[in-house]
Amino acid sequence: MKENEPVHEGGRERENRIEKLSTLREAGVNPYPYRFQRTHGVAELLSGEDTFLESGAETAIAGRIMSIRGHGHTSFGNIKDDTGAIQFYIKDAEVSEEDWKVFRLLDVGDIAGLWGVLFKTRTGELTVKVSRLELLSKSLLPLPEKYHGLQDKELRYRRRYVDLIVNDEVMAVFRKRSMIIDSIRNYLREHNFLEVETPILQPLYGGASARPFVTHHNTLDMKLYLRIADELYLKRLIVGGMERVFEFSKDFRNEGMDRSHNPEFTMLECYAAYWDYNDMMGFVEEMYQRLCEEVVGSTEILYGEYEIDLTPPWRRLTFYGALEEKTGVDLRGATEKELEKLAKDNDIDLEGVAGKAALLDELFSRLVEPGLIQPTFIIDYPVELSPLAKVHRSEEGLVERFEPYIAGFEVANAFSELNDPVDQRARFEEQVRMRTEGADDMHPVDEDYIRALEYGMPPTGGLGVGIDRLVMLLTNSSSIRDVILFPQMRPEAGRGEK
RNA sequence: GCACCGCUAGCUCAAUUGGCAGAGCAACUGACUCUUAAUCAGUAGGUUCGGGGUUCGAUUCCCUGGCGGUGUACCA
Repeated sequence: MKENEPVHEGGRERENRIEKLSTLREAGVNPYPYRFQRTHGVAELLSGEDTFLESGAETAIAGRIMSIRGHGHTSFGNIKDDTGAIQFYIKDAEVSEEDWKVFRLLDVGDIAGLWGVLFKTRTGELTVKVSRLELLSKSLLPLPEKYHGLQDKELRYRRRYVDLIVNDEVMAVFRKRSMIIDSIRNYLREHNFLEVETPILQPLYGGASARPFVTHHNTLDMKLYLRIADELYLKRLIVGGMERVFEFSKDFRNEGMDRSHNPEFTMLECYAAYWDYNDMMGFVEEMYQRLCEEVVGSTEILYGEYEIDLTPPWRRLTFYGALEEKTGVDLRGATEKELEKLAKDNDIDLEGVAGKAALLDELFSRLVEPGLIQPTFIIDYPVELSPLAKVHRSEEGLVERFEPYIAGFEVANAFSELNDPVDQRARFEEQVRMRTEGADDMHPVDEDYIRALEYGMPPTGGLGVGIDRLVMLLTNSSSIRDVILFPQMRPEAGRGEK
């Protein structure tokens, strides 16, 4: 295919419809008019059935024609809007000659406006008896088959617009996604959190351990990174005196893609001055409880084969405690050698895993994570794994950090934020040292962030929640692509550049 | 990145051992005044993902490339 050649598909059917366009235009009908005055949404008609039947009032609805069943002088069909679908009935003798002509040129997939009164058919179905109609937008490409719909996953992701038209459950997932974000936003606002926006294009990336996307600013002639997290900016705001802040942040990580990773994804981060991680744990439990009640209607949810009960309080287990539960060994004093042996005994492949911290992390994700089905807070992580968390107030070598796990995956990450600028510098430098030893995704030192800390940051509790995974959990979706409207795809053949 | 599976009409899917590429829906023509996966009669629709090979003959077997799915690796 040549570049910039328009994509023509739909074959004969598309040509038929283009033919209909000119027939309509010749008859003085604009197939793409400018507006339509609706009186009701379909859902209003369905729920107000009795009133409409009694009053005989005329209504005007608009939407997409989903089916047409012709019977010579009459026709039945279905029309669907944002709120629902309803049957319509049209009879040649009851509309103008012009309208009947337009109707005969109507195809499934067209957008139309209908005027009419409601009645019930012999089989008891609420139906709009059309008195007038207007074509509002002619569609040229045919919709997928009415019974099986659109099944092909590739087409569903690439043409999400078609997926949304024909697969109602997809629409439902994304409505729920919106409700989830609303619910969280309301919860945070009620607790006096301020919603802010921080840079997506950053001269220095940080706040997480991941490889960034790199871009270039022409005028400034400098490298910029797409953010991998907004953490360091939000904490600068805490320094500035905004005591409670949050941001729904689109983050970007230049790494592999799979069922739970998309290169761009949504993370909620929030920070509260004068809180520690214990305060944040209670806050998270309450947030999830409320979210479930508002969105699912219950704190008991179904995810795949699991029945999950999110009623607080959730189980709390320390990082080392959880490992000890699985291995029978307290690993706090374990040497690298002992950890390696333990991994080998459990058939864990250690390729690419170097250092004590990485070993512990590997053991944890192999042995413990898969078993964390019911909501569980894992708390008190080794300091090496957490360069932005504050050291534990009583336990040597640990930080005050927690991660809630549900259905075997991590759904959030939180800590008592490190606000000691000297310690923070040391941790950054340690990360840089580890980077030179081979880990290529550790933090560069952010001097300005340390400077901010030197002005003084109050004790602060911070939280990050992966919104996409949360939506997966609450919509029982097995792939992140099913909760992102336009998931990342390779370009179709002949499009895009290398 | 690696492994396995898939790609056939607009959509959903068939095609026996390698032997004329098919069905349903959608479309088109006609019939039909309460149907609803409407029905009935007829018509048309194909680069079998691309390229190469084996063969008298390839949707089918082999090689290669593309895209997707699943798993795995990477990803606090």
